[in-house]
Amino acid sequence: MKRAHHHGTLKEALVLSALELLDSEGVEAVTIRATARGAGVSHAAPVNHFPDRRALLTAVAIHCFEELKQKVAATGFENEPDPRNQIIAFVDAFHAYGLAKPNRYRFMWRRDMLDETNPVLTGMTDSLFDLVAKTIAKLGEPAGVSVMSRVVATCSIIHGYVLLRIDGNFQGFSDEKTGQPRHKAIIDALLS
Amino acid sequence: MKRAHHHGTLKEALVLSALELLDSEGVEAVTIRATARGAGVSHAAPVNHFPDRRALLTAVAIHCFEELKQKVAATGFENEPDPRNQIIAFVDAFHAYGLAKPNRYRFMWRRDMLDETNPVLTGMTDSLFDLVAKTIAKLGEPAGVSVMSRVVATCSIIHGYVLLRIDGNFQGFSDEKTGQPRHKAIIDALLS
DNA sequence: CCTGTATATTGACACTGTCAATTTGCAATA
DNA sequence: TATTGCAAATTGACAGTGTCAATATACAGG
Repeated sequence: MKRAHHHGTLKEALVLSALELLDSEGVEAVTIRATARGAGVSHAAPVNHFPDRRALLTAVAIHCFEELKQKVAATGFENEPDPRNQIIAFVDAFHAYGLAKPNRYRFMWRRDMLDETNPVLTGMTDSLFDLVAKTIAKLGEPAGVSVMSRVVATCSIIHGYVLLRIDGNFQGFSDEKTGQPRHKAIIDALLS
Repeated sequence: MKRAHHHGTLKEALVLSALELLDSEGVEAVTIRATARGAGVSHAAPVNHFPDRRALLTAVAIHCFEELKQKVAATGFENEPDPRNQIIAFVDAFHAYGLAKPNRYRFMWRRDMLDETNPVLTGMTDSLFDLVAKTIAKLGEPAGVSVMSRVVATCSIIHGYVLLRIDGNFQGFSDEKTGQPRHKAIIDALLS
């Protein structure tokens, strides 16, 4: 049964088409027209589901955050009793996702490209942040450094490390060539 | 004396025009044609100085890195004897530059938009990295964490913190509202 | 069966990067 | 000085983009 109109699941098909473009050619290639071509519809069909390119990209980012959240859960984060190991598992998931899908990871934090007023999107980033905050809080307050500062430091170091590593900024380092990441070492350095 | 052709200093004029567009409307607005308009020349004039948009953006990024490097030097980084205070001064310069010129800071690390083979550009990022590495090395090697991992951790935390703060990801925090940054606290947390 | 509404199509507009062909100005050389 | 050559800037064109308006289609509810 072919249906010339009323695709039925065009919204999901557009997100999948956009993800293909994102993975293969980067976010610049995710244009409305190219996404529509990939889904086999006309160049103006997406407007019914996404009012503009930003809305399309926001839907793609939400998809990516769902993936990443699932990857964090898959590490057994919940069952790990030691907060330090929890954080390391958290970075592990981020790092693995970033290396496996670099274009997705790079893109999903590009707030300048996304609709920051979208409650689903902000809800996902907030919940990820809260996960870190609650874990760090379990460590208690060490001398001279507030818990909140430690949370900020942890979020900064995770995001900065993964981004810099994806972009190849650490390629000149000896043990980076082996592909062996050093996120355990930098978390040890921070949460000694 | 008006010169219809042979502008003379068009290359510099184009970079300045591009910086204006970057500051006011973001990197997306830095198009070849808009930059040419700002410099008062025809839309194809820039091709003689920059073969494509990437080359123009790379020249803009080099300008920004020179600014940032100068800001680091202006903190009295060289004369500070304590390595920890040197790092804090370093973050101070980054943070101040990032808040003063958010679009420039966000843009200058966007390697996907720049010509990574440009030796001037890579030279500037390398020298900034070396500055951190040499400072951290002066701290000696603490128990369980290699110097190199500490360098990676420091670069990650600096870049991640400034980026997350520029993008307003820490706005919900109590002492962030005051505008008082916490980079001293996070560096203390890392280099305790 | 008819009508309304959501969905998709076609067509158009202004904008972009980039290329080719052309014109202009300056400088060095005969 | 005159000419020749080169660098710089011009105009014009092309395909591709986001976005809007007008149109056609298909399905659901009365």
